[in-house]
Amino acid sequence: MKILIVEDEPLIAEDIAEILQKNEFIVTNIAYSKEFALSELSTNLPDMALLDINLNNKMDGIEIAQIIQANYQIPFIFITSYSDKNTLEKAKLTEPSGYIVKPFNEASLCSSIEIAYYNHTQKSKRHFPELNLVKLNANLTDKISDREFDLLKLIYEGKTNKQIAETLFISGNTVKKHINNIYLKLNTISRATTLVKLRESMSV
Amino acid sequence: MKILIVEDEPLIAEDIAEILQKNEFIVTNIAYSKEFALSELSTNLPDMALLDINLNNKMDGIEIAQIIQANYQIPFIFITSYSDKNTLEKAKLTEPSGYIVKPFNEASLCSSIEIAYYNHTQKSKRHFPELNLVKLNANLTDKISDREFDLLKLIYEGKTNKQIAETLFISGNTVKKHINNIYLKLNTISRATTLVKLRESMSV
DNA sequence: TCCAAAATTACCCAAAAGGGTAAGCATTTC
DNA sequence: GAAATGCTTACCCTTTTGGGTAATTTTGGA
Repeated sequence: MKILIVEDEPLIAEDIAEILQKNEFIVTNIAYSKEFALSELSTNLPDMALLDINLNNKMDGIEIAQIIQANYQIPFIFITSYSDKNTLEKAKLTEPSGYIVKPFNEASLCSSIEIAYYNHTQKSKRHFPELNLVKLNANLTDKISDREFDLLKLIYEGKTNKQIAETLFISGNTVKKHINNIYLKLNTISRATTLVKLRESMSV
Repeated sequence: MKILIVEDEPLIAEDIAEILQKNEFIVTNIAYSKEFALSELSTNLPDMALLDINLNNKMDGIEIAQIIQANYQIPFIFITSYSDKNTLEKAKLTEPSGYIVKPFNEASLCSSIEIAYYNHTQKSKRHFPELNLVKLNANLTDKISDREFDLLKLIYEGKTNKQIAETLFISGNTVKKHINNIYLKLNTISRATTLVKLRESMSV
């Protein structure tokens, strides 16, 4: 796993790098500033980033986190001591994959990285707009026939009636009929309310 | 915050309890066995549980985690040393709110608990159909104005144009205009595709 | 104060979605 | 074999939604 370290204190950075390399992680680079971190991200994207929250006494780490969150799909961990509440609050909002609290030891560092990476891959799985029967409430799926579920999956992906008809090789009228039945069974009145219901059923 | 400690080594348990009490946490009890932990959970539910993965050389901690996950809505943290991969793998499956890696210090223990508790409350919020700006990709929200976001939230809840108009005290024409602009900015073509995009943006 | 952006409204038109009824087949079940 | 269920299609009509243009008002800064 390729890791980028963003840390302004050379001693700590070197320390982390050494530990990581000993444990079969690859350290792509050590960035001592926000600017260098960003250029490194854009030219040589790692699998994960370790970010010191307080870079050169500014909250640059959080800014980097926001940029990663918006533009790259890699997990990041904050390196932090027991910071003040405000900073911690802002850090939390970036939804980091984990935290490493200073002082840390070899075991906790490696564990944290592995766990964070695992969590991130789990989260990424949610990306795919694949409706999973298992995830739905039983009383929702019980009512719905197999065919209707085919339709429901396509609705879930945002398809129009026309697209659904083409996908399933059935007439537009049939699509409408099925969708009508789905609404009756789920007690919804539209695609939108159906999508809301699915979202809620799945996030239990 | 009321915390239950499940740890079979009295020294460690006492150590943790002491630290917690010094930091304004309330330790409801210390459970040295699975059985006692379960009875404590059912009679005196805490706000959070700290679970040693290896209880009396068995993986009882994981079992407790599974039971908490299935029956109680409280967050739990694993207390662990660098365990073997199999155990760690199983522990991850219970989706704990965090890990505390031994040896830990006061700061890391308290940080971990606070962060884990925060994460858990965030997760719970996903139940409710509330759209959170912070959770959206920056490049999505940057484009959207405050007012448009008001509309987006209502779309997110499955409201019709009419309902939105009544909620925001604006004309149906205005609603349509705003929604049109939202589609342009998000590069979507309908409520359904917008809901899909929101879903995907939020699960990053 | 003045400009620019955002918010509001209206209007027109077209496409999409939704509700209800009816009916022909294929299957499974009793 | 009859009944029930599910899948398919068609047709009707209504409502909702979406796209585009234009114009006015509000609002927030510069």
